Amino acid sequence: MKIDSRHLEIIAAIVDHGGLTEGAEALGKSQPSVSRTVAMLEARVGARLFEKNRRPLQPTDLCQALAVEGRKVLAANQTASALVRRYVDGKSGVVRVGGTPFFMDGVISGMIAEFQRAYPEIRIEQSYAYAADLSRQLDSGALDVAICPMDPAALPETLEFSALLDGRNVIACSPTHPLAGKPSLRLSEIAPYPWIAPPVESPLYQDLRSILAGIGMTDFKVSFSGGTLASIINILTRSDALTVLPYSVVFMLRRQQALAALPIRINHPERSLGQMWNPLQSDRPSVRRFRRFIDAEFSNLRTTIMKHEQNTLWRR
Amino acid sequence: MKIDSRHLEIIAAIVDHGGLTEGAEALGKSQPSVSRTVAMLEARVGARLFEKNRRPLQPTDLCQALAVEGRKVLAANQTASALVRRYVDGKSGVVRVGGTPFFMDGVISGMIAEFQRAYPEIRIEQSYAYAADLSRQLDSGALDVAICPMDPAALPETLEFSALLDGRNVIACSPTHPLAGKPSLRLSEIAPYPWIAPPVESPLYQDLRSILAGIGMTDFKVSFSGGTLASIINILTRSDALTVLPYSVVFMLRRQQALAALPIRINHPERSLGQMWNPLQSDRPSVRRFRRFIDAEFSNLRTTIMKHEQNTLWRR
DNA sequence: GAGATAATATAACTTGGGGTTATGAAGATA
DNA sequence: TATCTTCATAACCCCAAGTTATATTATCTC
Repeated sequence: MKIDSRHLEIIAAIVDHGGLTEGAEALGKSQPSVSRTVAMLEARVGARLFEKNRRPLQPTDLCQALAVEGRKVLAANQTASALVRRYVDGKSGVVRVGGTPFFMDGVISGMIAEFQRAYPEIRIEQSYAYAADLSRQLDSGALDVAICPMDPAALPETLEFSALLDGRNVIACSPTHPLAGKPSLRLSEIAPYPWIAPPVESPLYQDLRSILAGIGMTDFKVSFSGGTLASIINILTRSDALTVLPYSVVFMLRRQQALAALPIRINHPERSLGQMWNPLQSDRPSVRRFRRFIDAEFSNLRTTIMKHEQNTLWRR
Repeated sequence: MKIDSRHLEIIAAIVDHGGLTEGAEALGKSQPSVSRTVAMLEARVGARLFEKNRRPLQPTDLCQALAVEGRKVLAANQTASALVRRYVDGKSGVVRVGGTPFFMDGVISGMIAEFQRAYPEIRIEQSYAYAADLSRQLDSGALDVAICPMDPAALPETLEFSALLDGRNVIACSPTHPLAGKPSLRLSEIAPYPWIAPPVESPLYQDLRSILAGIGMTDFKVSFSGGTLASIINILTRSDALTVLPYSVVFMLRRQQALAALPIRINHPERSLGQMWNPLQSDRPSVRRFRRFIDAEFSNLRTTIMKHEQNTLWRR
């Protein structure tokens, strides 16, 4: 004897609200509807559910027992509804975000921390890759958002990109470096120092090469390579090495006094840091919320950077 | 966002059985049916429930969460189904049984004990009354079965009656009574002894009167009245009083050696002990089972009585 | 990579449960 | 007894969900 779960809900509603009319109202249905449903159920199980001809409707023992189960169904249903509601509101779910290592570690991870404080039920699955891989993963649907430097002209047709910051890179060194703090520098002055090289797949690597080509150095000394941002900072602060990093990364770390940027303008291709996504993939509410959050965070970051640069200009 | 409980069941079935086809089979539905139901659900909530284009169907996080609720619904449903099954099998429910006090206490209560050992989930609501009241209560639906002495000719039209034993009464006394054990007695011999009178509404009271009228006693000494069987037995065993009881009651108490029956045949109207019920009332499975059980018990009792009487005859 | 295989999705159709409103019937109450 | 409230019935409609048949497609295998 299979019982329809909805019938259990109806029974529970009637019993708990003390009447057919009230139960129907609680369920958002009309009174005749639940009346007939009860009648059909009684016919099917071949047993009364409510005492006959009693006007404050009086549930049978069997009915009481079924109402207990009906309450469980109602409860499960309510939590399910809440789950769905939170999901479509973008307050739960998963976001798979990938990005270039230094940028993720230096800038985005902090924003993710803020995001998760606001939306603790959204799980973030982070991964590292460079632009080409990120594009592929977006195409295949393995990733929801990529955050990386990108030349808008080189953007794959299938993807969309929204710029967040200009992709300016700087030469970074320890705050205690002999060159740090000098108001201006010639490129030739940096020649003696060893370099920490970014991974060869990184666009930073190309930037490093072009810088050194600009001062006539085709052969340069690499003292360390292959580390993540945390390693590089440790190496930098304990040596006179130099490296190339996105300006935003150096900016975010200014509070820790861990890095300094040399006042040398580096040429770099037309490139912006931004987020990239696949418009063909259904964007889940959680992903949409994440993207908007990142937009907002970068909007704040841009104004912070602007104010900071005005201050440093005034101080000069 | 209200979710249909059946949809939760379907989700749980698919997730737990590792596929749409298997899930459909487990639910006893066709594969296309649940396929489309899932599609409609996905459209309604605006979210994937299963990863797209993956062939071992892979549930989304949201789907997993909903499946948890779905399992609760399925569980509630199963217990509800079991409840109904037990009910229609007559293995749970209520039986409201009424009867004349001495007969209920002396005979029926033991059978009820047996019944409840066999069907512990059936609740028995017992009450005491005499034939007229019992009939009324059966008519009004306040009672499922009545067990009492009844002249089939006097049966109300609306009720049915099935005889279980003949309604023979006997004069009962203590086993230590001066008259006990005598092979034969004259009515006049019982004249000196005091009487324990049954309630005036009881048919036994009329029987007592007719007995005493038969020996010319219109005025008789009543030493005790108004007690239940337990009281009467206590009084009888501690005195030389006599009383009138159904033979079956005395018979059932033979093991305890609490009562003896005097070998005097009492005239009584055409009357049988039996059960009475209202055929217009829907007979619940539990009631049906109870009636059949009582029938069977009395069938056994009749043969036991028969054998017993043969033995006592032989011993004479 | 082409074909085989198995699972899922779609199509087309039917049905019945359950939604509605209007109204009747019956306890409860005064 | 009259009235009120509540439940039951009637008549209608519609769509979710059932069915079978068939197309698609992901994965496996060679």
